[in-house]
Amino acid sequence: MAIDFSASSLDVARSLIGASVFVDGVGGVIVETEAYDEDDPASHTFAGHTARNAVMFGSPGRAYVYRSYGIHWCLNFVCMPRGHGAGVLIRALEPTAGVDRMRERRGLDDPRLLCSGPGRLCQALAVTHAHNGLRLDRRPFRIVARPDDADLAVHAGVRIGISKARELPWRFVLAGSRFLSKRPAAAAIGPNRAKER
DNA sequence: TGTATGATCGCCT
DNA sequence: GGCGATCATACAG
Repeated sequence: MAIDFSASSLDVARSLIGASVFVDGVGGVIVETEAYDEDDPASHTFAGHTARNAVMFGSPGRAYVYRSYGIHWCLNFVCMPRGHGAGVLIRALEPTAGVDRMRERRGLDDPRLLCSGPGRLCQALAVTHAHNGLRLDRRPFRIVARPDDADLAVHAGVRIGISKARELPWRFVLAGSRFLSKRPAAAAIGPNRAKER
């Protein structure tokens, strides 16, 4: 079953865990995502429509790529109905295809460091500003939804690296994956949330 | 194992 | 002019 990018960013972020992304044949299984919504102080779209975030207000199912800290690129998938600015940040992959090219681009060997972070992942897949606004269902992108019978546990937690709306549990990870950018803090959802902080 | 810091650019105030 | 949806390196303990 294909991914419905016109759903909410939360639904898309959750359903992307276990799916695969490839750029020119290089990629792997998504193990970490974060949802960003228009009514979300941490989102680029919160302050309204600007030149940078224009793609996030356009059609769902496209790539939104922005420069982070002047150095790195970060890849998002645009979702939600037309006119509502929202997207999902792809934060980490488990590399499965084109691993040698990732190693060349990243300049290191350890598979756990190739795609474990939004900036690292873009360097490994050679994603840049040139990909901003491109459709996800066409070359060079290829998205493969996770199999219907996939048996995997998705955990939610707080997002990383933001200063606003820190408490929202809008980060989704493949439970127990060794390819996450950071270990989840104490489970943010579930019975034992007392131990946070 | 963890905390601090520099790099570097575009957007927004 | 300040501040990031980051990462690698340099230290301290």
